[in-house]
Amino acid sequence: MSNSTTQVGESSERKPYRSHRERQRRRILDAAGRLFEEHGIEGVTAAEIVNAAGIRASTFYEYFSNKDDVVWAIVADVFEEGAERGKRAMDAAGTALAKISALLEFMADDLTHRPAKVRFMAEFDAMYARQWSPERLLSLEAQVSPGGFGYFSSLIREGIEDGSLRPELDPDLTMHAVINAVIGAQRRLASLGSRVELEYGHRIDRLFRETIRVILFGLRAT
Amino acid sequence: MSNSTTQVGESSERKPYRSHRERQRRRILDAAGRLFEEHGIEGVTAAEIVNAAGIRASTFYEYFSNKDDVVWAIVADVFEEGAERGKRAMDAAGTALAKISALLEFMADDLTHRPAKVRFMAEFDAMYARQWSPERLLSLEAQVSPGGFGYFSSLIREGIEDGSLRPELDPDLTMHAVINAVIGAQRRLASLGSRVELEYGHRIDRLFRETIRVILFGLRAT
DNA sequence: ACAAATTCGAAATGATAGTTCAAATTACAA
DNA sequence: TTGTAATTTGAACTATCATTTCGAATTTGT
Repeated sequence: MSNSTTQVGESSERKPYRSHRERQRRRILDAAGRLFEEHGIEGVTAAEIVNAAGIRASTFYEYFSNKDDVVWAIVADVFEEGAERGKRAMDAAGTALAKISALLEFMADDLTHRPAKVRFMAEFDAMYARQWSPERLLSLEAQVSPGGFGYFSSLIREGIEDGSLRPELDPDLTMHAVINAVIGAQRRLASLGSRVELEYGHRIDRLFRETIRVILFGLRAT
Repeated sequence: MSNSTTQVGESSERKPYRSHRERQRRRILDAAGRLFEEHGIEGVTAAEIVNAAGIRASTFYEYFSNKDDVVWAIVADVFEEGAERGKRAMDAAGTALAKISALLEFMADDLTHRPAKVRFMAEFDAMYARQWSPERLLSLEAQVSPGGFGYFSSLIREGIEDGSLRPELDPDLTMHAVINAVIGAQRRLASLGSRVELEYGHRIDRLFRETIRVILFGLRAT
């Protein structure tokens, strides 16, 4: 509630300037998204967003109540799009192990091809974590995956049954532990970027893929 | 260079108010550290640090050139202390696998007993990542572990030789991938805290220990 | 108790975020 | 094409915060 995300459904509502407003809104989000990716969330002022969007401050505040509001809206978009693409990647795979593998591979691709987006999410996690109300988190999550994370646990269960995964795994616990670790690794690599390459001596995607390899080894039945 | 960290060595320098200055410095760092842990780095103003330290703003700027300077100094302390304790934990263990296991266990303990510190480091990583010059990173790292991270790779090599680790592992790559993943997982759990517990349905230390378990499975020889 | 170092007080500067509202402009339906 | 409702603008305004300045007062080590 009190959210600023677009109302879907109700296509028959005919608020007069609806489509115009949505275009403007997107204009602002796109401009802000580009700036955030380049300079980091903290490195961008409201005035810069306003300029980049080609509007005046007073207009900006017609659409968003502040900078954070913009950040949240972008996060919702990124979430939604990520969930969608992730799901598609998993659908292509057959067995449970293959699905899990495909999901992790999808995350590796994201790190390779859209590091700035991943870095943005990392910054968001760290900075906004303490402002997340549980409701806000749940509403975001629900919006993204109606089944929740339960789907992932069932994957492990499935994998144990078909003999591709270690039988002693605790489906719920393991899947969540793995997802958290993989997201954590991915975002850390994205935010530290070249610093971590310097420190560790390997390209970040190489490091990430090795992480995946070790984890899959840890899940796979012997 | 241009660093604000304490000059060590040269114990014969007899700057008159040296010990007093160090006490004051520590006073400020302690006050700031407590505030950062409670409210997050962004949630603390310079004025609040000044008040908590019981001094005036003008005095504060005698010791630090700005808030970031304070943050960096605290990070250096946390690094140093963490490295020290981590080393001690590993020394107690015998085999390579046991050492690695002890290191990961040490990180789990940190997450359990000092989540606020870990959260602080997570926030730092995300916010200051793009301001890290490679020199600054290397100097911090050198200060912390003179051997660098090379020590960790040699651990894997050792484990392969004594047959406790998978022989096909690439020592350098694997160790760095694992360290990154574990730090990433630990910090993400610390920064999301109760949010992730709500989402995943498990306590964060439980999730973290499961992560470790899977990773160790992935490293261990069959 | 003296000189040097440190702290204080208090005011000033300069960014930045956010707000407000009357006037001008624009979009759309009839 | 036009009337009107919605939107945008301009410009001024408030508030918060970081940081600086410097002479006076205080504290420290010897």
